[in-house]
Amino acid sequence: MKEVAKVVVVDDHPLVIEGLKASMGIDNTIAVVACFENAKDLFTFLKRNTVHVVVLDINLPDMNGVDICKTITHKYPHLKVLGLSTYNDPSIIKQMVKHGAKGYLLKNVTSKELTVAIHQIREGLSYFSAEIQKILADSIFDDKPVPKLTRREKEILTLVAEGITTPKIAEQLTISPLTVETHRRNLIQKMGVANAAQLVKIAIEQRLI
Amino acid sequence: MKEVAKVVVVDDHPLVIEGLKASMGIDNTIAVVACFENAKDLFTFLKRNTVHVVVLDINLPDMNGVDICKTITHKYPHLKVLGLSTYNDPSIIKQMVKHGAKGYLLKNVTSKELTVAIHQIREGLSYFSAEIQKILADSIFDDKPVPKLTRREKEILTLVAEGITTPKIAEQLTISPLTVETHRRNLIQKMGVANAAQLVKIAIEQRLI
DNA sequence: GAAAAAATACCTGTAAACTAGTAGAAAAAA
DNA sequence: TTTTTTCTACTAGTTTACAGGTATTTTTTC
Repeated sequence: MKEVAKVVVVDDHPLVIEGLKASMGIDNTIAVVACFENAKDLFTFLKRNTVHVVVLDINLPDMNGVDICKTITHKYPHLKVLGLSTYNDPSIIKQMVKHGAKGYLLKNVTSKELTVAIHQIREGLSYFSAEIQKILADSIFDDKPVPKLTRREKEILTLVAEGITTPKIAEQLTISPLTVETHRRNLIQKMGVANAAQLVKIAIEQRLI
Repeated sequence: MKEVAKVVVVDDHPLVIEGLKASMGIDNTIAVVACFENAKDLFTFLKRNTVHVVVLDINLPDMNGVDICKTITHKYPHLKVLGLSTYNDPSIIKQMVKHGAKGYLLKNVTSKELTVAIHQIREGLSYFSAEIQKILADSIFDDKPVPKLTRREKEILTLVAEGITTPKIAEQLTISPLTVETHRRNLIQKMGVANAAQLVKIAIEQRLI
């Protein structure tokens, strides 16, 4: 008989929380001890309570999943993180794994697979669904490290995505158009893309804007 | 005592289906009679069964929510559609309403609001959450009709979003670069944007690519 | 306080994008 | 079958983007 796995769920959709509770409820070796809709409440809870697994959504109102994952791994090394999201973008998944996530599932997961994943992770193994494994395998070849954008670069990127031209961005930020051009060029280079159109697409995919 | 509302749920995430069943299960005047993960199965079911409300996700593998809504309203005028999605883009919501949806909720809805919405819709009223009402109200002013893109235009749009330049798109489709330029121009005009970068952003927002 | 990173600005040149028209042929809809 | 839409292609001119440099100043970080 396995020891009961204590699980906390973090997701900003009450419906998904209900779904997770219902899915894991059928397995009496998993106990959902708490659910949170934001990162702040999770960390408050973790200060006073001990659990085995955190089921973590990527898209939360107050903090992004990758940063939460990083913080958890740093503060609570024994706590296992299971990423759960609709995002199937390789860069997001890779970042999660890099920052200590022990598993990742898409939200089209079945109850059965979910419970298997929880147990496997709780026992110190890792778990990635077949779909995720394929995505990761396919992305081995085009392995660009995830670029870090500066504050100013993100600002420029947002404006570029809104269709504002270089001279007008310069005007808006009261800097030289030449500076805007430089930032723009650096963005394109950092993200490894060909032009602004693709830049916007990749930026949206990687949740940068 | 109210009559029991027969509900079918269409969502490609088993977790959300579980969540919906759990949320509606607490109200004994709502009966979830069937759940589907795609449009095809839904329509097969509707041919032989009668229900009151369809809870419909926008993002399904085989068909988009707007088209499903249009088909349901056309074939089964008495059937009420309640849109349920994470998409808070005004154009998507407007299209759903235009094609007969009686209500729309975001997936961050609570169980309570969900049951209220179901009953209200079942009784012939409409229901939009406060958040959705605000989104719709804010979008009254910038009221551009949703542009219809042709097949060729969508093709060009996809390639533009991938960062492919006009001459190379022309080469790929074996048409004149001048033709590609024309399509590109029409796209920018139809979508009411300033340039390719913004075009890509809007196109992604409106789920065109 | 020194070193590193980021933000600023400039130059030169080429390629592509955008503006604004027109217009015929093919395909789809009425 | 006529009408409308879509796809195609053209001319000509302006603006912006992109490539590949260099370099100073300001801000963080160590």
